[in-house]
Amino acid sequence: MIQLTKRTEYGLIALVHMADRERDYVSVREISERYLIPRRLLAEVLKDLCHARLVDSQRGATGGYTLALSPDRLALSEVVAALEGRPSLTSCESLAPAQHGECGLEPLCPIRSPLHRLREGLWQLMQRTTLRSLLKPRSPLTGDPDAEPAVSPAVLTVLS
Amino acid sequence: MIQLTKRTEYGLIALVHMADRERDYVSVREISERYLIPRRLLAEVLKDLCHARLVDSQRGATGGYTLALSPDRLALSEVVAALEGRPSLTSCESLAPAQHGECGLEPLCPIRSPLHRLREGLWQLMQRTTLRSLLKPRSPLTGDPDAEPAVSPAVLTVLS
DNA sequence: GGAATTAGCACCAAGTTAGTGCGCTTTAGA
DNA sequence: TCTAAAGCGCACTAACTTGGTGCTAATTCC
Repeated sequence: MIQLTKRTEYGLIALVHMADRERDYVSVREISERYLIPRRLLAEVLKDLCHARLVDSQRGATGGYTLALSPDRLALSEVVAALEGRPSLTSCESLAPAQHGECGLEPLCPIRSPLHRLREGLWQLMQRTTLRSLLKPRSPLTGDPDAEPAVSPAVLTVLS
Repeated sequence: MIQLTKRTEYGLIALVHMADRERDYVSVREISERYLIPRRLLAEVLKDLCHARLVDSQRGATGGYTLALSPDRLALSEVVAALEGRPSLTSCESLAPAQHGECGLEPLCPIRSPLHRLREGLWQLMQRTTLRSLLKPRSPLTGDPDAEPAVSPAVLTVLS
């Protein structure tokens, strides 16, 4: 299936919210109540993002989480990688980490290499989608909302 | 998760094989034995592709399946749509088919619209990936294997 | 008629994901 | 110093999705 998990969705919502709150430490409770996200699940997600060094945590009474990187430097690909692993598109890739360079269906899995390229394209899409571009229309930080497209066209030429 | 299903993988392999066999009707058995794919499952897949009008079927003793379209006209997106539905990326999209234009998390699902754009980008990628480009290196039909890139860069500018 | 094929449907098993329980540690503030 | 609020960590359950199978037609060639 080609779909982000709930965990990733929740993580992105939380990251956008944290970006709005600038450098404050914001609690899991605040986010979960605001967006009606199960609190314990969101806590797991933010913990993982913390392990991946995308957010910083502060324990204790007034603790919470805050962005570890500027929204300009935080790519969607990093969030996805942290919360669901780097996508593999085909199953053989995830099982056979480039041994012969072939999957179980010996010399003739005819779709492998072009699909690999497609995956790379998707990955580039995600690498070029920054947290900044996710919050563009509403962020007080952005002077010109339309100055920066969510995905830069130029990069995608690597696909060819 | 961002990954094609086995069904889609099997379907693509079968389509590539059928492209090689030109206009012959090729049986499920032949493909399943050649690529070691479970026969009954492949049969289900090809049945679905037939319903989607991507292949034609012939019943009876010497029956089988054959491509209904030229490999140049058969896009990866159609295969994916037929076998696993058009991808939605976020869960709310698949549940709320554009009513208010909002998901359950009322006015403030902050990630919806930019992610929507990303999905469109992915979809364009798949629309531009033809069956022809999947069989390029081995197809006897293609004079110049490198003449046509798997994904045309130009199209992707629509993303911006 | 018999063998090989697609068609259709229901079903099962395994894996993944969403979500929860529970107890611990850390910290600010009364 | 106590307490409440927060993060930390792990295990666990329930629901859903996916991969795969069984069985029984209907069709067509020899």
